[in-house]
Amino acid sequence: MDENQPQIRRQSGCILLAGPTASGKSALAIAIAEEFDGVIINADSMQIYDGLRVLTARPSAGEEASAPHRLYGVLDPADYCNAARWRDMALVEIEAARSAGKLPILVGGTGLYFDILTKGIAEVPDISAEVRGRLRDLHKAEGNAVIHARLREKDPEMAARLNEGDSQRLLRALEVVEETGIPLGEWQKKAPTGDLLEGPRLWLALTPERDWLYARCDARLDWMIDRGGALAEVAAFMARRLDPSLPAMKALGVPELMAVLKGDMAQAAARERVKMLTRRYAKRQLTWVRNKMCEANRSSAQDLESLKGEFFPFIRRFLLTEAE
RNA sequence: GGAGGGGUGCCUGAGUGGUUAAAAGGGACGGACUGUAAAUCCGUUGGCUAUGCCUACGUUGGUUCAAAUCCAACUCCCUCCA
Repeated sequence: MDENQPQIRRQSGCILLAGPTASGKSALAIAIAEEFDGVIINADSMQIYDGLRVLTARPSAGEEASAPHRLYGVLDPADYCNAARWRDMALVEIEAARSAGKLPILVGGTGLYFDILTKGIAEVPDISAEVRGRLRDLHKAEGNAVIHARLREKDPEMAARLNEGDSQRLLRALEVVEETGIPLGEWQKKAPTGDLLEGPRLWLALTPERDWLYARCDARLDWMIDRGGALAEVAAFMARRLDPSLPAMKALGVPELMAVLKGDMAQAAARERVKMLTRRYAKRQLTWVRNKMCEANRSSAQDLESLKGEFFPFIRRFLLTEAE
């Protein structure tokens, strides 16, 4: 709308758009990209994988074509992403957008990814397959208590910090000490990367009203199954016989729809279960936004026009300030 | 019509006289979150003028110092036989 936008913008700023699933992030991101000459960069841990466009509610091919989209479906589901890997890819894309004179718009629902980009993460060396495999096997065979006990021996500080039921973090902490000989807590203190974004950023967060969001999640899931082709998508996905422990295999709805296809679960039951799981997920995202993104401009608007009306002025002001 | 089983907190469901506001699970809600994060966990869950009180286990009445637990009637549900 304002033809002067590209000229008045220095090329260091960036927009961070967060919010729960089904809150309308993707559509808003496209609107922002169109209005302010931006590049949309995915900050969602699942939409980064190829093969589950419908179930992960990734923007449609048409939507992705309507504005530059990066890091959507770029990884094979047999591969696995993690926060640091995403960060590396995201930084490349941000840099590329900036040097092209475009506004990077980070969009996604993965709170950890935003955190790592803006607050950093400890630079811990990669864990060897040997150590990782060994500890996973141990965990599988012996359970959390043994892992926790072992961690208490090698890294009492982390062991005290972590809950005994928290298998994922327990395993991570243990593999770090076993691999490097240095406790994870030490790494966190000694090797923080700090803010990686380097530049002004504008936080935008969608915090829709709960009932509305839940109803939208429910309707979307029904749409995915009835009209979106989610079952066919999962059938194709299932044919690859991927390791169930891969992240992509844990996308909401994948285990349940696979069970339906195998005849192990009634479709109606799967539908209800995935809806419930999705609502919980949305709740966790809302918690993250509420409590960790204090600096964000928030909106509970329910439609694109209202969101634009609320956020566009912020963005304009942000870009103008930045130009000074 | 006959025989039997059963009605417990948002739901499922344990509990057969006292330490039961009532096990357990589910759901819901709240929270955490530094390399699988759509993951992985943690907490709360009858009400209050709160170290105590009130209300609660289908309804009403009874037995008892004391009942979700025993008795009676009523009511509703389920199974089987007609």
